[in-house]
Amino acid sequence: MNYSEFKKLVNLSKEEISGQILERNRNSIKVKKEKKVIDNLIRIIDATLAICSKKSFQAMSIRDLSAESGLSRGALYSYFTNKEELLVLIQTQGREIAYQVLTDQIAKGSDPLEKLRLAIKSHIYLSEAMRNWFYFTYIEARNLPKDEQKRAIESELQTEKIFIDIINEGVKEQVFRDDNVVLAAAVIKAMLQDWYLKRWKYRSRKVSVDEYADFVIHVAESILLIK
Amino acid sequence: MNYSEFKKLVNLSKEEISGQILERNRNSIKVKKEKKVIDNLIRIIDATLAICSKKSFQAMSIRDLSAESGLSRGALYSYFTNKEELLVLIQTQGREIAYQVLTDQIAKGSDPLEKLRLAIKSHIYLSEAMRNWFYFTYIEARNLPKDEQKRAIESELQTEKIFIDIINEGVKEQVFRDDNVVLAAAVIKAMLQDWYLKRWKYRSRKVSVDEYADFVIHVAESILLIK
DNA sequence: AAAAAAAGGACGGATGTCCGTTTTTTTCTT
DNA sequence: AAGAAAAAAACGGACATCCGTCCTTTTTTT
Repeated sequence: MNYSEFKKLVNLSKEEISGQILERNRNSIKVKKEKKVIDNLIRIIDATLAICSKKSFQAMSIRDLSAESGLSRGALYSYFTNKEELLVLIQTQGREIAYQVLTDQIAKGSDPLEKLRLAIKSHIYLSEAMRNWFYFTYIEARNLPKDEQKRAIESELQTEKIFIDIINEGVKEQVFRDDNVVLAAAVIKAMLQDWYLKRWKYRSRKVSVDEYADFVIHVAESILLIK
Repeated sequence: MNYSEFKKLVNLSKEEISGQILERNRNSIKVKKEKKVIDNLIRIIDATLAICSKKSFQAMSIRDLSAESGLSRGALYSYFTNKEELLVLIQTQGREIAYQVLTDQIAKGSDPLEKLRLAIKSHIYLSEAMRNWFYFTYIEARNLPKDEQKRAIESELQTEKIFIDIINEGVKEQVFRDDNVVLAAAVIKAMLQDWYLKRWKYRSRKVSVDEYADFVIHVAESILLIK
């Protein structure tokens, strides 16, 4: 699997994503017609991610968002009850998508090594396809309210657990070394994150997403595979 | 070298750091007595980093800073001309310290492998000793004014270049593999950053700084060393 | 007593949010 | 099918609050 195959494989329509958001937030969304809600959620989220790729969520005013999305301030407040809720809404959905896609893809692997490769590739490819979303989810997590911060942390650990489980499975089957599994998973995760946190760097160096994914797999195998 | 040896070796007194800041910002600091300036700069920076480990710099008001530092709002403005300058001041100094310590330590190594180990250890140990500072420098870089953002990017590339140079030296001496040097340096850097970006994770798992540094060295050697 | 430093009131501007009004869409009636 | 009535959605002015910064006054130090 390479990136262009991944994109065809994983169908991430904006309508579908906003549909999920609507389901999760029916009670705080005051507009009734589904089509209208989904259209406007797409505009709102696109606008938020666009603005927040340049400045922080806190620095983005509702007036900024109104200008970028083309909805009035009053209209915006029909889709969330306050600014913080908008942050929570996008973050929650971002984590959900990442988890869904990751577990879906891994399920296709039949042995630990294949699963590991799938996990690495699909995480990097997904963060490439949704770079603004991933960046936002990472960088704005600290501005979440306390209880939502806890959820973000749990999600991070959950993702890491996916890698830990794959590695442990490989240890049991004697394809991977039984050597600091938890740290191995942690540094793999760190490498995955670097792709969307430092995209400017890789882009300016003309490192393609496929090249990066292959390299991370190479590193992971160097640590894990029994010689 | 382990962490406690590093701390004795590298003498990072707050007075010294604030002294350097004073030198760099003599024209914008209105207070004349050096001792007073240094004392208060320490209080201001300590307070800023403490507050910003909990919320963003933008979310920190001058009133917050006043309360935490014990200086009045008016007094604060004797040490910087505006809030943004305070951000720039801390960031600049943070990058400076990191670069100084890193190059100082590396110079002690006599061969590429030793230099690589020294570079990894000193970066991780330094980020451990100054975790709030490193976290702040990383996370608030995006809120810098445009030209200072450029400086931050240059600094990041410069640090990475240190690793690239070490690896290239090793390639020439045929101790390291000649295989994607730039990406190797990039992922090493990503692992270094994870230590201060995700300290809560490593702490809760009781991973010590020495253990983490050794593991990163182990990974780096797995990628680089000729078998 | 003079100089230096700190204090904190005041001000203009920006922000999140509310809510009465206007516009658009849908439904109903003829 | 057309137009009126009702419902839904969007609008944007207004308000209270908070913030950065300035500047005069007070306190501390020399």
